[in-house]
Amino acid sequence: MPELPEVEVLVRHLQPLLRRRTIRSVTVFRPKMTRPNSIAQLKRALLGCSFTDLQRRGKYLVFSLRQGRSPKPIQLLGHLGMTGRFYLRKQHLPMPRHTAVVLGLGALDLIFEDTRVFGRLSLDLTALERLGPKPLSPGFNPAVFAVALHKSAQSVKVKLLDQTVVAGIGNIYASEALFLARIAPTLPARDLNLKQIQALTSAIRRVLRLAIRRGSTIPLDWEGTGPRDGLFYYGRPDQTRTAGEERLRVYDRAGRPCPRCRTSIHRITQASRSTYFCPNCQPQILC
DNA sequence: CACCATGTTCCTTG
DNA sequence: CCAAGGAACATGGT
Repeated sequence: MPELPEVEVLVRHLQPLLRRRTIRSVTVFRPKMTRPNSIAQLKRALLGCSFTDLQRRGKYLVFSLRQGRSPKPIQLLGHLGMTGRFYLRKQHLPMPRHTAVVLGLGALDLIFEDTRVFGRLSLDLTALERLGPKPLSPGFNPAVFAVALHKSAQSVKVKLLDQTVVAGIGNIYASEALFLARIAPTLPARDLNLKQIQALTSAIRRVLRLAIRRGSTIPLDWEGTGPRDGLFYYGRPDQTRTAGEERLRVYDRAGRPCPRCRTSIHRITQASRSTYFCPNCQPQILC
């Protein structure tokens, strides 16, 4: 689920469904995921509140609520970690195996499920302060990006995962953006020239926008009863597609042909995480 | 058993 | 103080 496009699609899906609904119960199965808040703190803050809005910031979900007619807003921060999912479901059904938190909304429950327990749902919003510019806003541009990249000896791929540089890119779309920009992932961030920074800026925007658009066209199965559980990295599960229609051009495609030149895609490890690239289209040495 | 997995934070080292 | 690297978190798939 959890890079910017997946969170964006989830937020667009949930926002109109949550609006004006009131929280009537709060049940926490994984107390670690509400840290630094206790279960009691969450209940005290949320019981009786109604949702007024849901927004995305980077990979975070920002739920806005209001207690009765009180103008004082309450905000709740969600993060999906690696395997988290939010979805609405009829109440009184048996809880799924990895249910972390359930907000009872009357006829429906908002279920927060997370197998690996890396996700978060709390009243602590401070994580948002550390986020860099929004990649799809004018605040993210080659000049701003260049400043962030300029002083770092770290590889450009690792820099793309740094949420203070730009907020929302994860391991999959980092490889995808570098492929589109034809930049080698191992290039030290400070060595990118202006042209490359411009190319990467637009590649990031293009990759994220495209993923949102494609994700929005897929009939999502947020309750997780289907074959893909509402994930959309790998295309529509039900429909056959040709190689040229693959959503991801390089990620998880080691040994398969580059969609541009047919060279075999390579996989390397950077900062303990996999990177995929085409050694021909993304050469280490400038020509 | 081994290794891998869409993420963030904390701790250590230099 | 900062940058960079690695472990930790917890579980499941191959």
